[in-house]
Amino acid sequence: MAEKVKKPNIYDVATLAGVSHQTVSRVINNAGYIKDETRTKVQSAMDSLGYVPNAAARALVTSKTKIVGILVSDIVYNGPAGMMHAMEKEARRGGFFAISASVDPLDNDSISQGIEHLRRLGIEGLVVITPQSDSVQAVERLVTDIPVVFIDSPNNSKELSAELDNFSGAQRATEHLISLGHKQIVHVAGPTGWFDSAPRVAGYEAAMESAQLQPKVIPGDWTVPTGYEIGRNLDIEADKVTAIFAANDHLALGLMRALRQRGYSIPERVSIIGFDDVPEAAYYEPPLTTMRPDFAELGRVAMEMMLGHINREATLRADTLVPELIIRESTASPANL
Amino acid sequence: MAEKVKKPNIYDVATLAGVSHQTVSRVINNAGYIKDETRTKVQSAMDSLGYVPNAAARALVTSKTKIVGILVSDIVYNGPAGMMHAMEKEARRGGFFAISASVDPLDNDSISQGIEHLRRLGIEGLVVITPQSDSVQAVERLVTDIPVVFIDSPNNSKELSAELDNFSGAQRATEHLISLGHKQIVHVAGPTGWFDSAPRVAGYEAAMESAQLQPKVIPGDWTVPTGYEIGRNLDIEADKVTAIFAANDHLALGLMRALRQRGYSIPERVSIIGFDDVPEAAYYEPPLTTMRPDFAELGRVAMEMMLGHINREATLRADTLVPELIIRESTASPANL
DNA sequence: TCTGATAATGTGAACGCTAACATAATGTCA
DNA sequence: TGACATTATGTTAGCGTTCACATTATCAGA
Repeated sequence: MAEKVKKPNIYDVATLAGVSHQTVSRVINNAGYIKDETRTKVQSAMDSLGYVPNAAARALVTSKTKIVGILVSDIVYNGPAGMMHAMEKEARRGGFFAISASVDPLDNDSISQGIEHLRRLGIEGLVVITPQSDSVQAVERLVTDIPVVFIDSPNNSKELSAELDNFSGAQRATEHLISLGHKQIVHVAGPTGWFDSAPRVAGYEAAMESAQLQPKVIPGDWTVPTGYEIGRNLDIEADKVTAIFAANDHLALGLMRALRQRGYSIPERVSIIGFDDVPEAAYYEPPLTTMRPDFAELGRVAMEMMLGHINREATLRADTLVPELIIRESTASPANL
Repeated sequence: MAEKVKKPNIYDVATLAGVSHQTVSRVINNAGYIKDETRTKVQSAMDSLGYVPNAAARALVTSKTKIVGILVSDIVYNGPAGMMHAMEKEARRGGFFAISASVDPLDNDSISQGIEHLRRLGIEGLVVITPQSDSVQAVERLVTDIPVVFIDSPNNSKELSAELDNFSGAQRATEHLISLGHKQIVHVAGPTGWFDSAPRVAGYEAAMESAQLQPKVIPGDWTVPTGYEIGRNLDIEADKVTAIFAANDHLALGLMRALRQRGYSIPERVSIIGFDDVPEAAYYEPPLTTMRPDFAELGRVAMEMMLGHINREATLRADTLVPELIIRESTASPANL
C-alpha cells in the first residue's frame, strides 16, 4: 500500500507525450482526428505512467456516470447468482458499471433506502429484480427520471421488462404430463403476490382445459418444507392423482420425499415435474424432470435493454424467455391407464 | 422519464435557503458550526428541491469515491449469494458503495480485466472472493495501492483476510463420526488448488490421527456427478468403510445416491456427513448431517475489515469463522461394531 | 463599552476531465 | 502557387463539490 504517490492526471500524460491535454483526451475517447504517431506517443506515455482516467472528473463534466443500479431482492433463491454475473458482464461489455443494492422486497422503507443509496452514486438506469408484486409500484413511484427495467415482473406495466415466460413454461410442463397419459394432474402453486406464481397457474390451467381435464390447484410457496407438508396431506387415492406439477423444484423435492415416505413410488405411481432446474435437480431421488429457465440469459437481456435505452438506441421494450423442458426420471406414463 | 430537468446543485439550495454554498456543504457533511435555525432552513430547501449531492463532484475534490470493489469468481457455488448481500449491506451501513466484477478465477486475463474495470471507477478498496489459489497472486501483483481483503484464501499471506475455519470444521465433522463409533472413515476431498480443500483434508487427518485411526482420502471436486461416480466405485466391503466425510454437500448427495443404488442404506450401513449446509440439505434423502458455515457473516466481517482499513481505524487483520455442526439423519452409529 | 475569544458564515480556488471553440498543419485541385 | 477543404492540435471555461482561508456575528468578562 504505497501511499502518497499522487496519481497521474491527463496533464502529466500530456507533458510526457509532448502534446496538449486535449489531445490526450482525444486518444482516450478516440474522438476526432489524431495522427497515428501522436496516438502511439500518448498511449505509451499513459502506459509508462500507469494512467487511469478519473471517472469522477469525467462524470462531473459529462454528467454520465456509466453506472447502472441493480435493485435486488435479498430473498435468496436460485436464479439471481448467475443472473447477477451475467448482468455485470453485459454491463461491462458496454462500458458500464453495475452496482447492486439488496433490499427486502416486502419493506417499502428498505426499497426506498436502496434506491436512495443508488441514486446518490448517480446511476443512469435501474434494473429491478423483485419477484414480488408490491415492490414494483414502490419503485415506479420513486424512480421517474431514469429508465427502469424490471426482471420477472408482470409486463402489463408500461415499463421495460425482461421476464420468464412462465405461462408457456407451465403449459409445456403440463402438456408433458398430459402427453404421457396422465388425467388427474395436480398443480402445487407458488405463493400469491409473487409474479412467477400466477402465470404458472394460468399456464397449467390452460393446458388442462385444452385437454379437457379438470385442473386442481393447491396453494403453496417456494419451500421444500411446504412441498413436504403438502405431500404428507395430499389425497392421492380419492382423487386418483397420478401426476403433480410443482411450481418449483424445491416444492417438488419436498413432495417427492413425502410421497415416497407414504409408499408412493415415483414415477411409477406418481409423476412429478418441477420448475427451475436447480443444479441439484439432476440428482434428486429420482432425478427430477423440470423446466429450465435461462436466468443468465434473462439477466443479460435485461442489461442489454437497459444499456440500449440509456444510449437511446433501443427498440426492444420487453422480452420473454421460454424455459426448456428437461426430461429426467421423475415422470413416466401412469401405471394403470 | 422527465428529461431536461436539470438537477439542483448546492448553489440552488444555497440561494433558496439564503445562505452561501459552503454553509450548505457544512449541513450536508455536518461539519463545523451551524446554527440550528440555519440548518433547518437548508434542510428544508434541500427537501423542497429534491437535492441529491453529486457523488462525482465530491469524489473529484476529496479523491474519495466511497466505493469498494468486489472481485468475485463467477464459478457458481453456494455461499456467495447471501455473502454478496451481506457485504453490500455492510458497505452501505458504512456509507460505502459496493461494486462487483465477476471474473473467471482460472484466467489471469479475466482477473486483470476485472480489476482494471473496478479501478477505473476509483475503488478505495478491493474484496476478493476466489476459492482458487492462483488468482490470489495475480491480484496481489496487480493491486498494491489500495487495501485488499481476501475471503476464503489462505491466511499465510500478509494480506487482510476473512475465512472459514475449514480445518476446525473438518475436524469437528470427523470427530462427530468418530464419536458415533466409526473406525473406517473415508474423506472424499474437494479439488486441489481450491483453498477450502486442503484444510478440510488436514482437519480430517488430524481428527483421525488423534483417534489413532487410518485416514483415507479420495480426491474429488465439488460436484454431484463426481460424488456419484466415486460412490459407484468406492470399495465399501474390502475396506469395511462405515462412514464418509464428503468435502461438500453436493459430493455427499452424489455419494448417497450411488450408495443407495448399490444397496447400502444410509445411515444404517454407511454414515455420511457433508459440508456447507446448502438449503436443500435438510431435504436430501436422508436429511444430511453437515457443517454449516455462516457465509453471510463471513461477508459482513470481510467488509467491516475493509471499511475499517479504508477509514484507518482497523485493528483486525484476519478473522476466521468456525462452521456449526448440524446433525440430521445421514449419520448414526455403525451397525456391527 | 471595549476586547478578545468563540461561533457562524462567506469567498475563492482547485480537483481532472470534456465541450466548444480556436488555430495550425496538410493535402487537393484549378 | 494560391484557395479551400480537411486533418490535426491547442486554449479556455466550466461541471459541483470541498478545502483553506477569510470575514462577520455573538457573547463573555473587565
